[in-house]
Amino acid sequence: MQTKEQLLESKDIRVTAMRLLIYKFLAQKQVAVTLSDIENAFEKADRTTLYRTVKTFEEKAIVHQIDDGTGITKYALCEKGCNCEIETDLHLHFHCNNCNETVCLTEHKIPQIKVPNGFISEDINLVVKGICDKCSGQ
Amino acid sequence: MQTKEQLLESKDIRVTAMRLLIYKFLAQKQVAVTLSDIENAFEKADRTTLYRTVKTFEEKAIVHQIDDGTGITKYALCEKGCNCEIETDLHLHFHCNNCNETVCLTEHKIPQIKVPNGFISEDINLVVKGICDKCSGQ
DNA sequence: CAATAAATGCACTTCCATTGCACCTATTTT
DNA sequence: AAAATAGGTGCAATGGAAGTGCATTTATTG
Ligand SMILES: [Mn+2]
Ligand SMILES: [Mn+2]
Ligand SMILES: [Zn+2]
Ligand SMILES: [Zn+2]
Repeated sequence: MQTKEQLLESKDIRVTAMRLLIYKFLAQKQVAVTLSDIENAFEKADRTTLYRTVKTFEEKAIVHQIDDGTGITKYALCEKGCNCEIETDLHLHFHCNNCNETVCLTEHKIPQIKVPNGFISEDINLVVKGICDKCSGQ
Repeated sequence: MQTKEQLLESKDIRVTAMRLLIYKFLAQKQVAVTLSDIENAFEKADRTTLYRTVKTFEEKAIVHQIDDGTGITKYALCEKGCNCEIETDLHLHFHCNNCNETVCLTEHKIPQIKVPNGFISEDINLVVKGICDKCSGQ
């Protein structure tokens, strides 16, 4: 088992106090977060630093971006061994219309989607909107 | 066969010169358009008018909004008899990474998507990204 | 024709994303 | 260890898209 520091280093990300904090924040979250969420959690830090940290995480593929249709970009840590880039490894996202939270359904891979002749599929974004398990009370 | 004027009236949309022009513009387009696209097509008209016209069209369900992940909202006319609101009638959208255009694949309905217990699906957005038929040269 | 309602235009605002540049901090080189 | 370099952080400013309040114009109704 590697420490969080080791994980960052293994991904070629220099470890700084800030980065470690942000990483831990993301790791502890069960839902996708916006930049504002991170801002609120780290009021002492500058917006830009948070922005660029998440960008770096994204480039180094330890975080993936989520467009859930709210117009605000959200982020979530990749699962270990996740291959976000590979089309066959894409999971779907669920956005709750009630609590407004978005979660990764990493167990739910996106099914094979047929496209018409001549079209070449490279990437798929599938977002289901509705009521989440916490809000449905079931 | 009804005229475009009659179609608008049947949907409870007052016919104005501007609305008719915008409707015709959308009808003639084979791809989803942004507000900027409409702006460029009607430079004499005010942005707000175009914005509110499209909003009206959307409310009256002759246009549907498309979030293709580019961060810019796009719009396209609904097919006749289309029921965008009904989950079973949702079609998928294709965004070309090459020409940057987005098209409705109205023939390609979104398949049934399983969500975990407790989650209730109300709406689905499915966008496939890749190379379109025009760009793939096939 | 007067009264009313709806559509349009202008100006302004908000919100998120992004960048340039200066400064600080860590790492590497001499 | 000191100097040089690269990378990280903070501040300020920008840009784009979306949305709103209000005045004016245009259409509808009685
Ligand atoms: Mn995810
Ligand atoms: Mn469509
Ligand atoms: Zn919820
Ligand atoms: Zn194309």
